[in-house]
Amino acid sequence: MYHCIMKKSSLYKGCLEPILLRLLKDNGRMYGYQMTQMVKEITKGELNITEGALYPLLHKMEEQGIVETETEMNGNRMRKYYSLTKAGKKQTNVAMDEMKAFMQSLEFIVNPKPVIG
Amino acid sequence: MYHCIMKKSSLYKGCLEPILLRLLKDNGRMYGYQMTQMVKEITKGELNITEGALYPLLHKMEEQGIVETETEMNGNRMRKYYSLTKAGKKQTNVAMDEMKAFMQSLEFIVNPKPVIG
DNA sequence: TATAAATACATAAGAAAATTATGCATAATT
DNA sequence: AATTATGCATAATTTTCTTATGTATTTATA
Repeated sequence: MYHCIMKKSSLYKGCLEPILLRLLKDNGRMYGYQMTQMVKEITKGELNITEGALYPLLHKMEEQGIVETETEMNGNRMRKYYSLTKAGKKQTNVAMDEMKAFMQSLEFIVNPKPVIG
Repeated sequence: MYHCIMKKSSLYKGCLEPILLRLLKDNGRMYGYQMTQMVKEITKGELNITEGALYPLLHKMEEQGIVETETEMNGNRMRKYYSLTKAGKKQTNVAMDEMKAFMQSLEFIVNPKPVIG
């Protein structure tokens, strides 16, 4: 019997860009497929980034100057490597602050501190 | 100078329903406006639920039998109270498990444990 | 006391951000 | 030989918000 807690994978709607920024900040230079695999691994299969969400977002981020790309050949197969630009690094810091605030807010709601008194 | 960390409030896309479920689980019976105020308070102004998101979602949840309503008059002003149905309570448990898994996944990504070795 | 802000609901139009489906191609596995 | 994994891309659709608008009562403020 296959077990998967998160059927509703849409919880991370809106968090994808900060997730990618974080990956790139930590790992320096990554290609798209690699990002999906790393997220799957880190989250033990919980978060599965779909290609239809990933690639258009990466393209948008490139247009906006947040990331820059280098295409390399791995044997006969192409890999398009993404890395943060200077502006992208700045924005990553902002995004991480936002994420932390957001996660704390979720924490407050999902695990409310009982009022003692 | 006004200070607000989370300019990008769209981070919680997809998390609104579980948030409402949690509120109703904890507080038993609430009306819409009350939910917005409570979330604002709990999150110290971080999460501001818009009415355009809230009311249609509540209506959908009622249609789906997750919540049921009672309308009461407070003076001359109407309040529509929402509470979890039996099915709603079941679903809340599922949603909370999903939320916890999701939050842990975010934690793994945003605060990765350094590999020691 | 007039005006604004807060309380309380509702809905429509539009935007944002996913999912799902499809397509192409190579490499590895069964 | 056929399937799965790797690796990219995009179009159509759906989900889920934001923004704007509308109505109405109560409270606070200038």
